[in-house]
Amino acid sequence: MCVCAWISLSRAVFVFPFFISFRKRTLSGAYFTAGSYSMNNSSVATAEKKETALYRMRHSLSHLLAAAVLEIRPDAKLAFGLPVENGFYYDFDFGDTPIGEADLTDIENRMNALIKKRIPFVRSEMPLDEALAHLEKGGEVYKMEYARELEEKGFAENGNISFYTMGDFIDMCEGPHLEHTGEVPKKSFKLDRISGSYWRGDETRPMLTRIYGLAFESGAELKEYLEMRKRAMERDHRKLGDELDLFIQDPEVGVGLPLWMPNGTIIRDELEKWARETEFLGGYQRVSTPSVTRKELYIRSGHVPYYEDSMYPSMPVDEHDDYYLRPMCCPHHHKIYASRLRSYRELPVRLCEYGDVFRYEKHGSLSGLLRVRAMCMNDAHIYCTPEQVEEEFRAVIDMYLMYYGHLRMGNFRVRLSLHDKSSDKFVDNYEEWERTEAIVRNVLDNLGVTYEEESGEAAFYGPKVDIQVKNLMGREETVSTCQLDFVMPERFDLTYVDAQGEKQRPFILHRAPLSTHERMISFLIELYGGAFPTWMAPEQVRLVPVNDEVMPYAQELEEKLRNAFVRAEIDTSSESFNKKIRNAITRKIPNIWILGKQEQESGSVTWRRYAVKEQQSVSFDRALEALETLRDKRMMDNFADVDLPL
RNA sequence: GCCGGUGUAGCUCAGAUGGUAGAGCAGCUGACUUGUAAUCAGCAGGUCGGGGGUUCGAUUCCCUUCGCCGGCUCCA
Repeated sequence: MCVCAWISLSRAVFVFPFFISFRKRTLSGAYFTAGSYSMNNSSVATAEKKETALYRMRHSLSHLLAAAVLEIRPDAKLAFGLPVENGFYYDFDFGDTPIGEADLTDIENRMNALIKKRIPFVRSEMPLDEALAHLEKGGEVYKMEYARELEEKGFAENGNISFYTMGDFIDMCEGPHLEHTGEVPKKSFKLDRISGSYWRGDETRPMLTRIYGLAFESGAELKEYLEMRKRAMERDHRKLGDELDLFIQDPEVGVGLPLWMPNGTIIRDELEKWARETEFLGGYQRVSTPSVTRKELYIRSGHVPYYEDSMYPSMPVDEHDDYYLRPMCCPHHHKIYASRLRSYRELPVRLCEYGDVFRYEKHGSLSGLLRVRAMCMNDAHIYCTPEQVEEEFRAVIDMYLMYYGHLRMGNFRVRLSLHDKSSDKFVDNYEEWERTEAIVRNVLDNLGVTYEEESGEAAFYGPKVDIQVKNLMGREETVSTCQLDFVMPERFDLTYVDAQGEKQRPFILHRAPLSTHERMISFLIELYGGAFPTWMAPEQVRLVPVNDEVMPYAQELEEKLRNAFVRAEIDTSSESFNKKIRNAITRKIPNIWILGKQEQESGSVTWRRYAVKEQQSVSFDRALEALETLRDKRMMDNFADVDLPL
């Protein structure tokens, strides 16, 4: 089976030629993005950016914000204020009297007044006890906590804590800052929104009020960013999902439980079909397993207790049995593997399933299709020998890159997600963590993939490689994941018999390259702006007759298309011709075939694509053939650089 | 779950400092039969998210609850 898989994978390369060129780009370490900006304003700027002028300006603006806030709310306590990707923020504790968005204009005006005064930023240092005394005088409990921590961890410079003074405002801060407030360019910043934020990001600590501001090097750039953000809203998958009848959500069904409309279901089906073919070529075997399962299984797997918080509460079925909606398919697949004795000769065993899974996400984190409570996952588990792990992992990553390349999802980064010793979210087995993390790191290094390591991001049962994608709003989510599991083989007593007749433990890879339908399609909708390639499009061809005279011709073609399994519709409305064209375009249908007297007489169609302006007249037979090629080769004809295969 | 915002016809939005609401698009009907992004006319659509309170009277004020949006936490 192993040899067979090799052949299959090289065939996969042949079938999807884009794979090779994409791989090269990735191997060179390029991190290419679709847009010039990301809209994320939550991630903290990295260390190497600290020296830039923009960083200093944003950092100084956060001080200006704090100073202005203290003018109207002298009792507010300061927490952290930092530069972020598109601006800055500052966290405050306003006690029992919250601040609202109506206050932002006032604060912004006060900041501008401070800017006009060209107040210098002056750095000073104090020993810890002096610093604490100073902070205590101002009631700055958060800063005091942090000052003590800096001292304990030895981060205080020469045992001193640094402060920056700007006029009457003094803040414990490591800098760097502008020389003076006047260096902030005119109209280059804007207070954006207010949100909550836990102190130190810990939900057991106080909820603070965070004020976000946008800031750029010039007023023009700020304006450009705001316009870009407005344009991006037009591509929001929730808006397009509604307009294109892809999916709905209904409070009576339940939040986070999307209902896929006929159009959206076609997109799911097409992805699923592609996955089936790819997995067949990759030597996978399909299985089907149930969505509800006894608690016992999840105790064995460790989902209870490690994952219980993210699961729907259990259902008591009778006095002895509790059932759960499954949050993952893995335990079921493990049971299939364990159902009989396995020989090393049949490894790797690759079991795949597009499986429905259910996770009880916190209400506030739900968002369109991006974060839901019921989802369908492109799941699979690969059971292999230790010797096969690297090769299998490599094949999985290759499959990811093929999918991403083909779908033109370029805006991603690879994250090596490691455990965190200080957290109880992970299975306690230091040696195995070290060992498996080294294996995964090695695979990535050998592939030449550029990646970033992050601890505390692993699955509870092992390290993983995640593909992180940012959506339009700059929200980054894990789309695909590949996990190396050293825990479940033990828990499920999974074995295989080796060449010596000895029982051995296999490794398990968990992988989901196409993510869940929900998350993957939410990204695709936004990436394509709702304009899908012919192979995925709910309606592949819109037949537009110029007048009723050609309706019989249109009906003849529609029937031929239907018999060729093409999703085509005739526009039979009594609208004007212009309106029919417009309707087809606003529905983002990839192909419009115009039928008039000329076309009828010559047995042809005039082909107008969504992606390109130029149109051409071709015989129906040729057009159908080209359409089938578009479909069967899954060509990305929603991009203008893809020509019709005529 | 927490913080801030928001909720008027299927969609996008008007509106009145408390006297039960309008437009465009979509829908339906009719006329028009059109060659590349909106033909014309008519009709129909809402107990102004739900519940409670204040009031002679609430969509408008207050409370509460639900949904949605942006964050935080969490995560595919």
